[in-house]
Amino acid sequence: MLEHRPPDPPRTEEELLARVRALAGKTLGDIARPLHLRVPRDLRRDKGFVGQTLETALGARAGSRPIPDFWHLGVELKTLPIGKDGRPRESTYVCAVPVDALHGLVWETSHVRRKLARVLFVPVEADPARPIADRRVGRATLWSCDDDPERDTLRADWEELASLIRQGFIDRITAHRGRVLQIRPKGADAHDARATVGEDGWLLATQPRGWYLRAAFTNRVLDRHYARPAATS
DNA sequence: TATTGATCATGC
DNA sequence: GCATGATCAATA
Repeated sequence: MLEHRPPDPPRTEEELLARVRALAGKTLGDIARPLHLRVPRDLRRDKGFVGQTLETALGARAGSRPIPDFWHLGVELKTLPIGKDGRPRESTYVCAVPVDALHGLVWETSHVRRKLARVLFVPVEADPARPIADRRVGRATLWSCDDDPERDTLRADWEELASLIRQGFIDRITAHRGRVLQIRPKGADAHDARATVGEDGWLLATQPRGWYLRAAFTNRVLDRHYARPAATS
């Protein structure tokens, strides 16, 4: 291959899908090498390595900006770490919970629904026993939350959690709530703090939180995809 | 052992 | 400081 620099962003959805199909079966080492990306020994200090490598390989340019990875296509890229059992090992971060700016939001206009409008899920082997460079990329699926059979559950979870936050109960929310969508801490550490409005209406400090899709849910997304006839080849 | 809560690196 | 990319590691 003469590819020694990151590709330009894909111009069309078809181009993006063709690129991601071409990655299926390759290892992270195969993908990182021509991009001159060093593969870390473990992910403890490089937790974003897999996602960032796939972004680069596919031509995403969003970086850490709050826009979709493929802005012009309206597509968000998410890698799914797949265990030996073939199921996602981890939940999937969606976006930050606007702990102090949820007023006036409904599901239709929520950040969660917008972020999940079109997601390209790319499964990647994540057996801890396998060296990172040897982990293979699987077949991707382009998914839309509005088309998912569990979309009503997604909405119901969002509405329940958003309602609790509006009522000032954010500090009473744990990751146990929500059947498919949950809220968990998402910050530098447990001492990270942001302002919010408490039960009594006063400002108080709380941990920053994020919306996450449960691993059991993304597992069902993959199941449904692979149960279908193969996409046009 | 599945899940929750904590944590890490980087860019702007 | 906040958003991006997530996985780690203690706990239930």
